[in-house]
Amino acid sequence: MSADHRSGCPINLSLEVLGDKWSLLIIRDMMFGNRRHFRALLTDSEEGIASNILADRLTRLTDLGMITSAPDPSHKQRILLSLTEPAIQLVPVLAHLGAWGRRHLPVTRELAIRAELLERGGQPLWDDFMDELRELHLGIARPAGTPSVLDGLTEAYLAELKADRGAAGVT
Amino acid sequence: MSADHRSGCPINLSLEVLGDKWSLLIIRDMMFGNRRHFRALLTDSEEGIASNILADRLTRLTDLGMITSAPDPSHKQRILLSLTEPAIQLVPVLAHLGAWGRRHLPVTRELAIRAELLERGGQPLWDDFMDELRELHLGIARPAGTPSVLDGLTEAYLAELKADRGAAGVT
DNA sequence: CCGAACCAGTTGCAGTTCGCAATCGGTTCA
DNA sequence: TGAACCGATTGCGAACTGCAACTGGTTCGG
Repeated sequence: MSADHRSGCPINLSLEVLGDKWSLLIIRDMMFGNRRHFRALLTDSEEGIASNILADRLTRLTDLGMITSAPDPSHKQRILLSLTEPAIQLVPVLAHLGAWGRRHLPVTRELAIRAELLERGGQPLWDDFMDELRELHLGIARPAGTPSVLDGLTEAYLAELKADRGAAGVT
Repeated sequence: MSADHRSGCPINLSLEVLGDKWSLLIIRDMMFGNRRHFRALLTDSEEGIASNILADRLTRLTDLGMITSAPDPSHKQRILLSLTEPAIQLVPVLAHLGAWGRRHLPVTRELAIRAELLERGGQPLWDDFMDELRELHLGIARPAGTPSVLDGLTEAYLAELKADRGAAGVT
């Protein structure tokens, strides 16, 4: 045993870990944006997280066992962040949450395409994606021949971005 | 258009609605505990929400279109709270979130049984449950003959409670 | 018909967290 | 060698949180 929880309800405990405005966004960016260190999360953040809050959440998520950090061999001062297995298993939660938001909230088209593909792919796609994340973050090789889900999502996003800029007229 | 959002990402927008420690717990209690007015949510809350925070979240969730309130015909001063269709469609999200918490966090056995049943039942059970919620909260009759998912979950919870007390010895 | 319990909140207050901007000391790159 | 980059830290005002007491009205039991 460890901490003082408000209750032993699974949903409550999940919210104690993830129930704030930033933690899931950080995990989302590590998952779908493949951002693996502090600066990448800070400056490429769509929502503009502050550096102190990012630092706080990273240590918090590390303490909770959702991410791990290790020195990056290529850059001496860079720290490589990785998702742990529990965090990788959030893929279905994020997929459903994205699907729900896409259906009921004023999403931007180019930012919604990934949620749409993820919803359409369903559990089989999520499984492939989790295998890919295990390879990227845990070093566990995935079955040969499976195409990259991350590449597919990213390509669709970029295509949507281009189409959108084309339709609207670039500045 | 309406408000100033941090970004148009579906996950971000969902978190702007649900990304705090209490909103989803209130929806959970309305869904699975069938609590339909202020006092019920306040005093039967497993986690002990404060009255001012409950009041704040209820108006907030109402403004966001997640719940509606109406005078209760039986009790003149009582206000009946109902989930809206978007809130009802959170069932899969809550099911996955509960399943994840059950797998990775120190849940209590009697509070985990509902998450377990919900996970085992999968999408078909969630569909039945959403139909039942539409009947309870929106007044839309569900297909005849379908058994109550809510009753099933509640019975399993109570049975687990009893078994637990039996095993541990009642005080 | 009267008092107790119940109803949905509100108020005041202290402590914590949030978001922002500036900054830090060290590292890498040109 | 100097500029850019690295993961943070600090200071500050504003916003949010949690707690306890309280309000004005309603219902229920005897």
